[in-house]
Amino acid sequence: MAPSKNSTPEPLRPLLVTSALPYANADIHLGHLLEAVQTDIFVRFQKLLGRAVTYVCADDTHGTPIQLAAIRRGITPEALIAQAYENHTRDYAAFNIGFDIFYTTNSPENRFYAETIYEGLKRNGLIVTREIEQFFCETDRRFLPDRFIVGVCPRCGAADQYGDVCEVCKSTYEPTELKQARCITCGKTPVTRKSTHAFVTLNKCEAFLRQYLTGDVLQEDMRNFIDTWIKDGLHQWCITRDAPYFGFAVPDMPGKYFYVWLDAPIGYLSSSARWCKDQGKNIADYWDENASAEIVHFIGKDIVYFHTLFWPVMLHNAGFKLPSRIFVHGFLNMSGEKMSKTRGTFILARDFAERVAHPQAAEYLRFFFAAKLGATSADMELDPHEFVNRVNAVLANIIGNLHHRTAIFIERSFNGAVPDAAWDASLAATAQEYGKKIEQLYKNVEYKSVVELVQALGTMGNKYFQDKKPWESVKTNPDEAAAVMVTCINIVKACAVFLKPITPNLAAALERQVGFTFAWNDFAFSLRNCKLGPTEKLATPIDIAAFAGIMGPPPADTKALEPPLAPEIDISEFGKTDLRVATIVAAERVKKSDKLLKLQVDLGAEKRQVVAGIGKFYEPEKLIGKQVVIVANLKPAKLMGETSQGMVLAAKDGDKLVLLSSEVLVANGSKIS
RNA sequence: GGCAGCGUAGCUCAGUUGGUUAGAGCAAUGGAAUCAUAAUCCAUGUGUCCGGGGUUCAAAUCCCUGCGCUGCUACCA
Repeated sequence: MAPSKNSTPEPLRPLLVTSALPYANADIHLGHLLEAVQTDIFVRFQKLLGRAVTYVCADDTHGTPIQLAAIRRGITPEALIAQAYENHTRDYAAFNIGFDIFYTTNSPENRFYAETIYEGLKRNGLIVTREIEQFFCETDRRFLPDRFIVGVCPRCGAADQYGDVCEVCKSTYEPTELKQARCITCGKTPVTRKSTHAFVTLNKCEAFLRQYLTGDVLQEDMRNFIDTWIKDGLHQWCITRDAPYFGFAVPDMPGKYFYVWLDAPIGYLSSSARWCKDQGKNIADYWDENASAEIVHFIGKDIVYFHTLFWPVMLHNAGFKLPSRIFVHGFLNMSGEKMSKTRGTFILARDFAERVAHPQAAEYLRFFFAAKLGATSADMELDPHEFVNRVNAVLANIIGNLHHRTAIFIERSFNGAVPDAAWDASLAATAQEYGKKIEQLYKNVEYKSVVELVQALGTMGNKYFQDKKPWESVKTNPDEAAAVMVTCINIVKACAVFLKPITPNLAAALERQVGFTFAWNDFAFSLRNCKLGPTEKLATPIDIAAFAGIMGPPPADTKALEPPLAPEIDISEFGKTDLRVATIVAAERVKKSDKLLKLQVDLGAEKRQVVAGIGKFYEPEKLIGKQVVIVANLKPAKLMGETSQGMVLAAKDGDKLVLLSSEVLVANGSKIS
C-alpha cells in the first residue's frame, strides 16, 4: 500500500509545481512571464528550504490555430512548434525561470497519457458520442470552429460577429445560427455537415467536483466563482475534432482527433514522466493517486474552468493524483491599458529583456512582479514610473546602498574582514522573527508582503548605521564601530537570503563576496570573522529613460525596418506620384478571384474603376461610402480581365491589408502632398 | 443579457468577525547627516473610503439602489 498523504512528513513529500503551458503559436509576453515568475519564486523558495521540488512546464503545441499558422507560413506544424520551443526556452531563460523540465505536448509520453486518460473516462462510462451539425468549408476542406466563422448576429443584426457570441449585443448563440456565415480564412460561405463527436459527461461528475473543490485547493474568491458554474449545471464537453487536425488521433474513432484542451493539461503529467525517466525516478511516486507527492498548479484566471472542472475529472477517472493546490493569478495591464494582442499593446518578454536599457532589467522585473503579487486573482498594473521608483527605492537605495556603505567601510577600516564582534541582539531577533514570517508568506504566495518586510528590515539597517555613526566611533571607539559593521552586514545578508527566490542574481553577488552559497536558514547566523571578497554593487539604479525602447515605437536603430527601406529619393521624385482622395461608390468581387475587388471610385471631377487586391480582408458591401487614397496617375492596367485606372493605398500589417483614409471626410479629388 | 468581482491619499495598494483621531510604500515639501550607489535618516496627509438610501449606539466594513471598470459566459489557446 502506498503511503497516504498524511503519513509522510511534509519536507520529505516530493513537490511538483507547474506553470500553464504557453501556446506554441506566439512568443512569450509579459503576461506569461508574470505567471512564470510567480511560479519560479515559489519553486526557488521551496528548493532553498531543501525540499525536493520539480518545476514542470512544456509548450502546448496542438490545435487549429497552430495548424493554420503553419499553413500560412508554408511550413509544417512540427517546424512551427520547433521554432516556438526555441523562442520560448530562450525567453524564459532570460528571466531566470528555472524549469526542471520544459517539454512539449507533441511527445510520445503525451500521446500515451492522453490515450490512458481517454480509456479511463470511457471505462467509467463518462464518454458518449453524438452527431452534431457544424459548418464546413468546402474550399479549405475543414470543419469550422466558432471562431473561424464570421457573419451577422442572429439577434441584433450586427455584422462581422464570431460564431459564438455577439460583441455588440453580447448574446450567445450556436455557430449554425449565424446569418450570412463565411469562412474566416477564405471568405466563402460554408455548408453545414454532420459529424460524430465524443463528449465527456461532466454533468455526472458534479458530486465528485463539489467534494474536491470544497477543500483548500483554491483561493476563496475562486471557489465562489466555480460554485456558480456548478450550480448552473455542468454541460457535456466535446473532446474530439475532425481531421485535418494537428494533434493525437482518437484510437477508436477514425478521422477524429483529441481536442487540444484535452491533451494540453496532460502535458503536466507527460512532462513529469519524461523528467522521471531522465532522472531515474518513478513517475508513480508523483502522479499515482496514492503517491505522497503534492502537485501545485499556477494558472491565470482565464483558464480556471479547464483546470478546476475538466482536469480533475480526467485525472480522477484514470487513477491519477489530484492537484492539492491551484494558485490563480490575474492579468497584467500596461500603464492603465489592457495588454492585448489585438490592440498591440502587449510587450514581449524578449523585447523587455533586450530593449530595457539596464543590465539587471530582467531581475528587476522579477522583483517588481513580486512586490505586487499576492495570492489573489486581482489584475496587476505595470507602469514604468512605478517600476523605476520601487526598484530604485528598495533594491538600489535601501539594500544596495546599505550593502555598499557597509562593505566599503569594512574594506577600509577592517581590512576587508568582518570584525570579530557580536551583532546587535535586538536586530538579530528582528531578523529571526522576520525570517519566520517570510517563510510563511512565501508558502502562501504573498510575495508583496515578503518585499514589505525586507524593505522594513533594510530600513532598520540604514537607520542603525545612521544612528550609530560608525564613521565617528571608528576613531574613538573601534569596538563599537566593529559591532555596527557586523550587524549591518548580517542584515544585508538576511535581506539577500530573503530575496534570493525573487532576485537570485542579486543574492549571488553577495554569495560571491562572502564565499559560500546561501540556504534558507543562513539568514540567521553571523558573518563575524568572514573574509570578504571584492565588493560588487548589488543593484544599480534604473532610469525611466531605460524604458524608451519599449514604451513608444521601437527606436530606429535597434531594429531594421521590415521590409528594408527603399533607396532614398528626392522630393521631385515623390512629386511624380499623384495621390488623391476618393470615395468608393460601388464595389464587387472580380469573378474567379478571391483577392481582387472591382471598385468604382468618385474622384470629384471624374469617376473611375480601380481593381484592388483586398478581397481577403474586406467585404465589398462594407466598402461603399468609404473614403480612400488612390494613386491617380498610375498607368492603367488589366487585372483578371478588368481595367484598373489607379491603385488603392493600403498598409501591410503582417499578412493583413488595411485601407488608408483621411482623418475626417475631405472633398473627393483632394491632392495629397 | 446572465453571473462574479472591483471602485480607499497624486500613484500602487493594506484595511481581519462593523468599534476609538482610516493605514503603508512611492511621489511631494521641510530638516539632519556626510561612511555610502546625489544613496541614508527624521518630520509633514483638510482622503465626500464612487454617488444615493437604509440597518445600527456605531458602517470603508452589512442590506438596497444608481454609476463606472474588469472577468467569465464552456465544441475560442
